[in-house]
Amino acid sequence: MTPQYFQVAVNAPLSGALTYTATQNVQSLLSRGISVQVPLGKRMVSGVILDTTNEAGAFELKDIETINEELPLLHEAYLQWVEWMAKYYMHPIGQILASTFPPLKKKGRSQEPLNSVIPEVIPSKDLSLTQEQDICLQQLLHVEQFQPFLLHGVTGSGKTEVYMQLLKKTLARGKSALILVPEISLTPQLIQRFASRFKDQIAVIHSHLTPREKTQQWWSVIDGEKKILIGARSALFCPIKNLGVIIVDEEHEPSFKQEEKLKYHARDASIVLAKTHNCPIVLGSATPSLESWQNAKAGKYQLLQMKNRVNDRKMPDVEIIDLKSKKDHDEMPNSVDLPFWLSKPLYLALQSNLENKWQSALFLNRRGTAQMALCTSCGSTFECPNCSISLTLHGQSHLVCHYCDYSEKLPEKCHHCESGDIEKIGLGTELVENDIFRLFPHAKIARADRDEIGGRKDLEELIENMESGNIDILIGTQMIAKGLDFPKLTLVGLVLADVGFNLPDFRATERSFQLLTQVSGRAGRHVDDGGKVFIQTFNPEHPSIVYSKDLQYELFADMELRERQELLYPPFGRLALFRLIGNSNDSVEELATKTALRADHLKKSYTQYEPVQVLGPCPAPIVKIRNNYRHQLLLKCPEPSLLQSFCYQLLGDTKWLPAGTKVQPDIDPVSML
DNA sequence: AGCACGCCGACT
DNA sequence: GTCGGCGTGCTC
Repeated sequence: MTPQYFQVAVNAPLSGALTYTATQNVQSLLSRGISVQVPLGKRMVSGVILDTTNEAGAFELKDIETINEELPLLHEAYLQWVEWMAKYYMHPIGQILASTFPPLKKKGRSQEPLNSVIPEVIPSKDLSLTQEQDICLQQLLHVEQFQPFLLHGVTGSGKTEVYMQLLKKTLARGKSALILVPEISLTPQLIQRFASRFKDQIAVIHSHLTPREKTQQWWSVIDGEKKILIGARSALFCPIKNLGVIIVDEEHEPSFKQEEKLKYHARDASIVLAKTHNCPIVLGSATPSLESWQNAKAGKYQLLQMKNRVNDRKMPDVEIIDLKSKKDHDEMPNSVDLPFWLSKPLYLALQSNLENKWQSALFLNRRGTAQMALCTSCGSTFECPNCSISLTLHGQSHLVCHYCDYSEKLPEKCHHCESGDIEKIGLGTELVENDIFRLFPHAKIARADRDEIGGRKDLEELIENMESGNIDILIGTQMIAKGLDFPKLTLVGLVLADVGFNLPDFRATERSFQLLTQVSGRAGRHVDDGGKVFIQTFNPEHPSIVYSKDLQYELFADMELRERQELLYPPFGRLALFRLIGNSNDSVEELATKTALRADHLKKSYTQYEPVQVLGPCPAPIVKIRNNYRHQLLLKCPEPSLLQSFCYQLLGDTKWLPAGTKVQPDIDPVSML
């Protein structure tokens, strides 16, 4: 007997699927994975059939209207992944499925090549591998089933070449491949590199494509015309068939976490996609996330390491400059007046690099414009007594914890040394540029930050100017700290490493270490001596500085892991953040009270929830955004499945929500703001 | 998300 | 008296 009822995931914010019937003539054509149009209320919406059953609900059922003939049948591995995504991230499944399809109708015959997406290139051949590269590649080549690998390779160790030779083998096996990179590194440089090896086999998907381009690229993958898809995190939603390998480059990048709507982590989602496709997955980084490092240590991921740069090039020489003692020995000749942020050694290095016609770059963390407070004589910053994370300066003198709502007044004198003056530091790239212009009036200077680089075009122009030697000194934010590779860049200065230290985030130290390492990695990639890096700081003893000097990732990671374990932060504890949103201060406070009560009730009623820690609720760091009032509740628990069931019970059927409020779950939050 | 229903202010 | 503001609630 043919099934009579169909579970359809419709494009609406509904947690589950809805039941529909179908007329006799279409019934036989329907199965799991088919796209359909169905009536919902007074309109037609698209949906995907998830299941066929013989059981009717208590509803008066409607007929499925039509089959979306144009759209492909979604395959089982992809559907299982979408089902996991919806459940794990607590997001309506119909909306996830709706986002997999391209924005426009498929074009007919006239498929003129889109030069803007895939550039014209000169073909290139495999490079010969170093022994380290070859060992890693061989390990990767003999696995065809699901197996995560963590490829830990220092900057300049040639991870991309390993990826490319792995891809070649994957294509030879008749399989497809997915490569995810952070949006920021998806430059024409990178696409060219892959395209020169695999020319017409590459498709690219990222959020800056036009609807027309995205539709064209999507279909080129679905039709099997292209076997390699390179993209930002959104490329995961292209239901690519026959996956033979997934590569996630720069896996530690926080930008893999989507912060709106479906709040997924592309790296974690990729692992599950590899699992449903039963294929290997490679996570690559010079500074792996502690989550991945711990998984490798625990044997869940296989660890592959490359500790040397290619062509016997040295790692850069890193020099730490203590800005606290800078005044003591900075006697400058010729009445050169150095700005407060520039030390003598860095100034002299910039000068000589300029004379020798090499390029230099100065980095400043974007958040450098934000105010921070530190003691100028001992360098200490301010920590929350409850949470062991830094306090944030609000206004002129109010120190606040973004996790537990603890607050204190900014003291006049430093607690530690009782002598130092507390200084509030605000420093931006613009100020740096002005000072450099004054000190080196004949140098060609360029600035790269959010104000100067608006889109893809600006970045491409900047890259060209660096490559052609039109820039002597580049001043920028993290924007240029990642992935870029300039042959003549031999000197890198990190103006103020401290900026990242006191962010209100348990990952602040990890982020700083990663930034320092990535920034250092820009220097001297094409010269034998490895180039020179200066890190200026008020905290030369800070672990992220100490370990980054000798690029000792493992020592840093193990030290930081011990800290995390003590406080049960990830990867040892899992986090879930509930954002509580209301249209007035009263309504959100009522919501916060009710949520707290429900959490309390759950813990009291079910003893198995004893390991779930409930932190807050408290007002969010930014209490009001676009007239929405925000509070938040943080849950912490060592056992992921326990945390998940707690989350579902806490949210319940949402009928308990006060008028004008809503709750947005953020599983494995990366930013608490 | 849409789309309707519903209950209060300024208009022909 | 109604036109329409958008707050609230439901969609198989």
